[in-house]
Amino acid sequence: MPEGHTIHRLAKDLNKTLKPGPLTASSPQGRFAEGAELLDGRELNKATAWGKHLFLDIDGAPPVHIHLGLIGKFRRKKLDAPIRGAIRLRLEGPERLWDLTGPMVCDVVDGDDVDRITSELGPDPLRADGDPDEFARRLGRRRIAIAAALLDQKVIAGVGNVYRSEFCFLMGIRPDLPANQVPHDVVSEMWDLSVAQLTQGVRLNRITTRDPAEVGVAAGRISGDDRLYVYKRDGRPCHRCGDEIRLLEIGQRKAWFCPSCQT
DNA sequence: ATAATATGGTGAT
DNA sequence: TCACCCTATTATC
Repeated sequence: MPEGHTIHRLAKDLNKTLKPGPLTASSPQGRFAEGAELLDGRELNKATAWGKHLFLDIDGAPPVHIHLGLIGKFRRKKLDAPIRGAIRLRLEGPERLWDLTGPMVCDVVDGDDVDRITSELGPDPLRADGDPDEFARRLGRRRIAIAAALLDQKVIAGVGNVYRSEFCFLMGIRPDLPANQVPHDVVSEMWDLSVAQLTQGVRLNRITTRDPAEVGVAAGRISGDDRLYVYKRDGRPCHRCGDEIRLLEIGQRKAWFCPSCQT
């Protein structure tokens, strides 16, 4: 489930449920045992998200860098939840605990590492310092397909495979259009779109790109196949025009689009 | 029981 | 371009 919205929502929820008070940290699976030991009994200062990266600032301990990758999950559970599955890190707070499974990265790092990792990222539409002009500059330099550029975390941090197809649909451009040929006004709108969409993603804790008014329901009440316009909908009719959604392979990942709505 | 898949990313070839 | 890493869930035999 992890695109940028997931990580920013996680940071918020961790800050809300793991403070105040000392944490109990453990690595039931064992692969983060040494790291967990450094965190155990200490207090969370702040969890922070940068794109798809999550950093834990824990008082008196080195920074923890977490990246969920494709399959990682950080699940909130009740305090009496049994140990099930390969739990890399369990953090127990005053009222809730969190179990981390399958992360691509879960490491103890240092401040320089944090700076290096974050400085290599493009602007993050969910951060106050996310700069639309920087996005336009980085996008305009690329000749690769726009859908490939949107996945590049140096171009824009936090966008993943669902958002990239949905953004191209919403902007009415084909995913294989070279990034440097995207008109300036579209680039500018695309940034605003990413801010609005990822912000909504954080609020709903899931990706819902469709306009509820178009579906005919109240905001946040969209369900099932109605949430997205094109993602994973190849062979099915476009929600807007009824034409058949198509599938392309762009940048070693699948990208979906409507041949009529995106020209 | 085994395979395929998943909203991600790296490093070798 | 490919192999690979991490894990859970669903699909197929």
